[in-house]
Amino acid sequence: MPEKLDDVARLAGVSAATVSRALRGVPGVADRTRSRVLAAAAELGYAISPAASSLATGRTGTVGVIVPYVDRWYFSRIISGVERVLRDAGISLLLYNLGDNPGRARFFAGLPLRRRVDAVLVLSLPLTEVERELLLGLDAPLVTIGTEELGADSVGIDDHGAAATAMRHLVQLGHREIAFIGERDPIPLGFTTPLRRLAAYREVYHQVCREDGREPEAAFETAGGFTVAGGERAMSGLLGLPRRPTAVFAASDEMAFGALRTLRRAGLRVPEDVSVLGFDNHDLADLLELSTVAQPVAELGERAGRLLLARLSGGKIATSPAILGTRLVLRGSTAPRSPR
Amino acid sequence: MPEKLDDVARLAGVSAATVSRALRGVPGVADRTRSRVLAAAAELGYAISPAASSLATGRTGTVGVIVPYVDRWYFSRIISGVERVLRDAGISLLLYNLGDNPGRARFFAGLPLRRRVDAVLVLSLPLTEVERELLLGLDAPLVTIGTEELGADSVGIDDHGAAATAMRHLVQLGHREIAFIGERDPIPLGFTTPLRRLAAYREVYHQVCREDGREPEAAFETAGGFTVAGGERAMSGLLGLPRRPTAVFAASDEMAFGALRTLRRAGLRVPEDVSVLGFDNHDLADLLELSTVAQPVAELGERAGRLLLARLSGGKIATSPAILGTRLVLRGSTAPRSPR
DNA sequence: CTGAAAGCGCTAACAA
DNA sequence: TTGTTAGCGCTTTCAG
Repeated sequence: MPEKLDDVARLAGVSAATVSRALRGVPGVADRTRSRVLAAAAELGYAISPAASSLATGRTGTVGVIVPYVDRWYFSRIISGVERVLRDAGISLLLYNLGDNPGRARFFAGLPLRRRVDAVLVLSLPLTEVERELLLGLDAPLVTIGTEELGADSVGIDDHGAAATAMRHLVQLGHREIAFIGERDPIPLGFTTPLRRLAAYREVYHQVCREDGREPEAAFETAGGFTVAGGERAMSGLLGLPRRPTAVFAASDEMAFGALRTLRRAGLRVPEDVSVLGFDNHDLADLLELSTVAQPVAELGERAGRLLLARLSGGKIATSPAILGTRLVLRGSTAPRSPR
Repeated sequence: MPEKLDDVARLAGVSAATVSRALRGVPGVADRTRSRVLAAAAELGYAISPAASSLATGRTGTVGVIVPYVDRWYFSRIISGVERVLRDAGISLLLYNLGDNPGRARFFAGLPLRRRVDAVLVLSLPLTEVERELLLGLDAPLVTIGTEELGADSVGIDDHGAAATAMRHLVQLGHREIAFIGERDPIPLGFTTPLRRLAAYREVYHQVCREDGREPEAAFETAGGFTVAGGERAMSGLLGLPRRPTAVFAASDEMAFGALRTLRRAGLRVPEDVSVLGFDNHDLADLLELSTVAQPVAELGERAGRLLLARLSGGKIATSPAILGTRLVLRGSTAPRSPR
């Protein structure tokens, strides 16, 4: 394993420089020489030292991926997607999980990926101005998923539009009292996705209220922390309200799952008593008969991966955000509002 | 950003060697000197070049994690666990997803982590002898989760014991016709975990059959591919059998979820008509009222992470596998066998 | 098309 | 305690 370039050079009867050129496939090496070198390298089981190469070239063959969570469905799917395309291109993936706010602060203070990566991908994490500058200061291409940042390519979905479509579906079913389970300020890691979905909820719900000539119920906007447990709690709160919603729109399937559970425990039927609509099309949404907004999660990752590769090879690419499509998936958890 | 050690040295009025020592916190630097260096480094926003450092020391500050999947609950949880402890120790995590068998072959052929990592963690992936030698040839400490390999530290659970306990629970409930949903040869990526659970199933089930003086039903051993869809299919097959099981033990919760779904669609009640028992204690098992065997997934990852750190700092540690505890979690999907 | 030589930025002896 | 001097293994001019 401690083979070096010179060993290969000696065996092939050429200079180290030629071996380097041959191994990297750069033009300007005679075919015969190249194959001789390749044979020698294979014979020795030679593999290049990334550190030395990186020191000499400044490139690392590695991309840094910054995530707020790795063990949530949405994030693990995306990571899987980018990993696949990077791997196919021979790029390694360095994973950085922020963890929590102190962890995030530590990350940006230490910036452990500095000089370790050729490009950076940030998942669903709106950056502060300082953070963005720090990342751009790495002078490596920056790509984001789910957010848009100055100086970065981005891929995402139309959160607002998708959420509005979902809400309109509920309205068409006759629902007027619609609650929202999502997230409000202060937002854990600064996510804006929930806010965009909340905004769409509000627009549609408030419009309905205007039509009905009544005040929107502020307590219908609840926080579920994007977890099953949070969704459960939020739904419990809603059930305690004097005026109960007949439909609930959750900003993630996990929270919708929690809502389903609370409803079942409370002896309420879905969708007869309450309609529930989620967001994501989680693997288990189908199993739980949850109507939801499907977003192409793995594809977001792949798309971002390809963007990274394009930037790495210096490709001049469209800088406008790539917006992937979503679609409403109707299952058994939504139905026309039943007369009270 | 293009600061180098010498810049710091100049500013602090010392030599590069001293800066190097001070920055790494090695002993043998006067306190005053050290703080002067630190101040200079901070002023310049200096950060070490990992490539250069790595070239000089042979260490990379990075651990490679090899996984068969990243977007499955079990794996993403484990990754999250190791990542947390490595991060706290300032170690970066290079993620390698094998993908499929060709991907696996490519990985071991190219061995992209060669010279990129100081240690390697392998998740639930029994290695061929060749693969093991390749990995050990990296001469970096090797740790595995869920398998045991010569020359590697390992952490895992007692699959066989846990599965046997689960099976005995079903027997105690009066079940005699118990089916298994898991995996049989040929195994996708060579997993042995399913086999250990299968073996436990067989022991208990065959014992029951002996007691009853009848032949075990071979068709009760089904393959579910560790996915929800696979579990659904397996359960469908079981329902088509002339002699139907009254209880089903699935080697993973995901497969159990699929089984639940098939049963519900077939109009059968759980647990009245069929008991279902899973394995993992997936986040959603609670929601679906699934009885299951809980294993400390995140802790497996953390434990492995700590093992890696210990090996990296040259600690001589117990080489025997660390076995973490499991426990049966009884929910609503298992009940005494009802008279037919 | 190929080789020689000079780094890339840091660390590790060895001296002082 | 600090500085000097060689590398670590590869890439990249620049000659040839």
